[in-house]
Amino acid sequence: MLETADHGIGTVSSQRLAELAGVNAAKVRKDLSYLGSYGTRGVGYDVPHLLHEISRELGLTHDWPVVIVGVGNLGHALANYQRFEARGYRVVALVDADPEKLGHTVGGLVIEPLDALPAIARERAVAIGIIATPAHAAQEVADRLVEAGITSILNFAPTVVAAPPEVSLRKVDLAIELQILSFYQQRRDAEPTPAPAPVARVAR
Amino acid sequence: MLETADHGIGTVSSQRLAELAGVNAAKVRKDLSYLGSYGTRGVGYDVPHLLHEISRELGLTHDWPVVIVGVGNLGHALANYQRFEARGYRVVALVDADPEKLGHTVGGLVIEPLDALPAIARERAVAIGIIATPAHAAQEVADRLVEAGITSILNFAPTVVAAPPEVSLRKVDLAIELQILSFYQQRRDAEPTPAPAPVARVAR
DNA sequence: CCAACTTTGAGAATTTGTGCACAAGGTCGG
DNA sequence: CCGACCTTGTGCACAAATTCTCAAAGTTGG
Repeated sequence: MLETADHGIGTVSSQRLAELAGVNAAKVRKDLSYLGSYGTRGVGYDVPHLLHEISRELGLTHDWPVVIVGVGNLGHALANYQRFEARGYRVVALVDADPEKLGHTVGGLVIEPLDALPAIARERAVAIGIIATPAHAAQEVADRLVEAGITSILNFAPTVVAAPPEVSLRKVDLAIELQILSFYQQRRDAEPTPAPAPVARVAR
Repeated sequence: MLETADHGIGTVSSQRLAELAGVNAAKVRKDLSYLGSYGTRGVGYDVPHLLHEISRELGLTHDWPVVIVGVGNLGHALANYQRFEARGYRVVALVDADPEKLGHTVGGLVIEPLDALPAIARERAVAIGIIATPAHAAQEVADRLVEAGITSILNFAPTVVAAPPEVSLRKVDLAIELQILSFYQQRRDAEPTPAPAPVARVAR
């Protein structure tokens, strides 16, 4: 209750963390115990130290060079997304297949051709490739990224792409979050049965 | 093995679905049983029917009007994201606080001022509000959306925003997926112990 | 230095999730 | 109309995750 202003500026208890995260205190302690025993009984966890250990375990102390393929609206947005830089993800190259776009500058980076991928990956030690192209180009781009030796790929294109098993590939579908929201909304609309919530207004 | 070309154009077994999804067949059946008993023993599930039941349960048979607040790079990208339309999410309005942007057209929609939110929400029966503004404006926008009577909010801004408990609020952090990828990458780099995989090249 | 209080770390108990196995229902060729 | 075969739906067992509980370690004030 005294927050950081009082007895210990730099410590926090599992109890407090649990409240902030909306989970059980025991779970917080169990999860943190994975990192090792960094808490002090009767005191709590040293915040700066905890932050450092978490960052290290998560790989946030590294610098991860990223290449973005496809500089349309989404590629633009990602290239300028501040949070990437803040967490050690450095966009080191922008690539696009459209000859019209080559040479243009976005966020301080010149757009380069797809054929330059192998050289870019090698010279700039690219760790992660982001696919931000239209659906029809995604597989081709994925193949190129793999050929260039990139082993982690994040796919924003609205299609499923295949990659060899030794490559980590994740897909981001922006519509899924909308589906989750509308799923809950539908449930709220359908069940005014449970007494408490007098929902303000209903869409449709 | 015969796919849709042969005996039953419109049915699929839990076995096949499990292969496609990379999970256990029993799990598929258990999950689908949640919808009711729509399978036929000895045959499988009727694909069109199954699709319909899933869509209905997920709320995909509805039309969900969406308003996007903040028409920067990300707002642009979202306004043009094809997959939204394909799943019943119809962007019915674009809103921005910047007077410079008002009146401009993006993807067939005119950018409107923040003050127009209540009227837009009411007249176009908006079900979901998307926040695509910079971090500093996110809370203000969330408040406005709530005031306008919108009960489902999707936040793309890189900050945590608060909303009343009766409002569904979800946050999309594009950097989290990168963190997951780099976490795995770090593990692969650290443990060349397990015999099989001779990883091609290693970043950093 | 002690007594009252706090908080971690970990074993035990409980809940939740996943996979297996099989009876029941249904198809198909003859 | 029958027998061989296929696939669902579900009970059961096991595995994993979460929560409960408490001894041990540490702090603080006098």
